[in-house]
Amino acid sequence: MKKDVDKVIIPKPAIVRLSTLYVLLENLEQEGKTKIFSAEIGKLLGVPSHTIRKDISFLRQAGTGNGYEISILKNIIAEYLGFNKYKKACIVGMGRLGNVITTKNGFYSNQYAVIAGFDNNPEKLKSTRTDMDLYPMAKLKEVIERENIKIGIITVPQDSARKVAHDLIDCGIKGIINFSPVLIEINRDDVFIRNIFIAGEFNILSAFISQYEKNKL
Amino acid sequence: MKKDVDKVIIPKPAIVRLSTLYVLLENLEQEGKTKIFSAEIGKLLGVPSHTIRKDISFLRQAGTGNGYEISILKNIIAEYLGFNKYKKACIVGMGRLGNVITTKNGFYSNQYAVIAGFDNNPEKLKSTRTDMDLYPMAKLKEVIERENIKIGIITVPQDSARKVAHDLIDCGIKGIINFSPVLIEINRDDVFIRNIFIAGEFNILSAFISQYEKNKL
DNA sequence: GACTGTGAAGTAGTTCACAGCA
DNA sequence: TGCTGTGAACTACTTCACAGTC
Repeated sequence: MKKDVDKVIIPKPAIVRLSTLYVLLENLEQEGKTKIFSAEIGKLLGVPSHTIRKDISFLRQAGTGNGYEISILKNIIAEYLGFNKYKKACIVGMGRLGNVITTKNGFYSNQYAVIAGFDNNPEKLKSTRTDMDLYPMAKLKEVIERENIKIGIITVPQDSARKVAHDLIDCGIKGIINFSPVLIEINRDDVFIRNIFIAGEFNILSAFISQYEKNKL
Repeated sequence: MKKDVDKVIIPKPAIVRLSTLYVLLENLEQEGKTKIFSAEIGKLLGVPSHTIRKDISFLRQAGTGNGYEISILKNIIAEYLGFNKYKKACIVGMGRLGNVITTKNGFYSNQYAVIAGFDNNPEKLKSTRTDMDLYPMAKLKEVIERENIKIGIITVPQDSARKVAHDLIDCGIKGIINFSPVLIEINRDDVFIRNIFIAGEFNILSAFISQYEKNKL
């Protein structure tokens, strides 16, 4: 039933939903659930069921016509979206936020591992209690290349964020999660960045609420 | 030059971009910059210049034909998107993440204030060092209504996140920033939620990288 | 009978291209 | 001349509706 799929381009929003769905399925599986319907997924993701079915249909090999087997669906998504290729990540900036992100249970799903932390401050390298290896910034290139790390997390202060991002890219990093309150400009299409821009979130909510009030009238 | 604008519906992605642009303009203004061009904004936001011009044109009152005066543009965006209406926020869950978010400088722009923190654990209410007022969960409704808070942040563990979200909505909260690794289902169109779903971000990057590699071939 | 899968239709968002303004 | 502003053209995404499957 597997069809020729390699030329199908999945819309970016669909990729985002499927990536999230994957984590959802992981959680449900851990709770002991084995089967799920598109309507149920839709409710959990806050999206209509036909959107879910369409998203899954881009993968061209999921269905049995009667709900989805969670473990199978999970594997299809992981395989198709390439979740098993880039498991290792590193983090730059071992301040309080860096600490929380790398230790707080459940923040990154169990298929990813943040295996290396970097900081300029030798004090922080000593005082941080963690399972991962800690290095000074000077080791960035060496470690990233040796471990073949493709994903980097930025938790440094505002003024150095841009430089760190470009350093990471120079070292071969292809995906960045940026927590610093700075927008990072990237001029190449082979590097992807996700800005977790908390100040902006307040504004976005404020705007949505306000638009809603306005259009209601 | 102000035109009738109240019926124009701004696309959601444009609202998101403009909200982010606002924070960017705040930063640039602090650095002493007073004027900017659409091409420059585009570079900083990672978006083509015509998208920026189009976004700004939805506001129907920005331009002089020769770049933008930062302070004026800022005010127009803030006024049009209603940034000055909902300044107060509260946070539920005073664990480590809650602490980092409410104290780390620069995380929320200076027009918003997280004025109240809630937690179930009386220990945490005592031990947390912060400027905001701390309360037990039982005070949720009282405080939110008294202070007329419309935005809530969720930093509680996974298992209580959904309940907290619905409690917040029952108390009149209209916008939620959810940091817990749980997707929250909301069945009403007057409440907006932004999920900061870190585990999902890894998958999203992984998928983008992998799609890129695949399509390159 | 109840669900999925998916082309086709419809809608939303983006890009173009050029008129208008400083 | 070099920028913005914006309808119009285009593209991407979502929704529909129903045939196919278990």
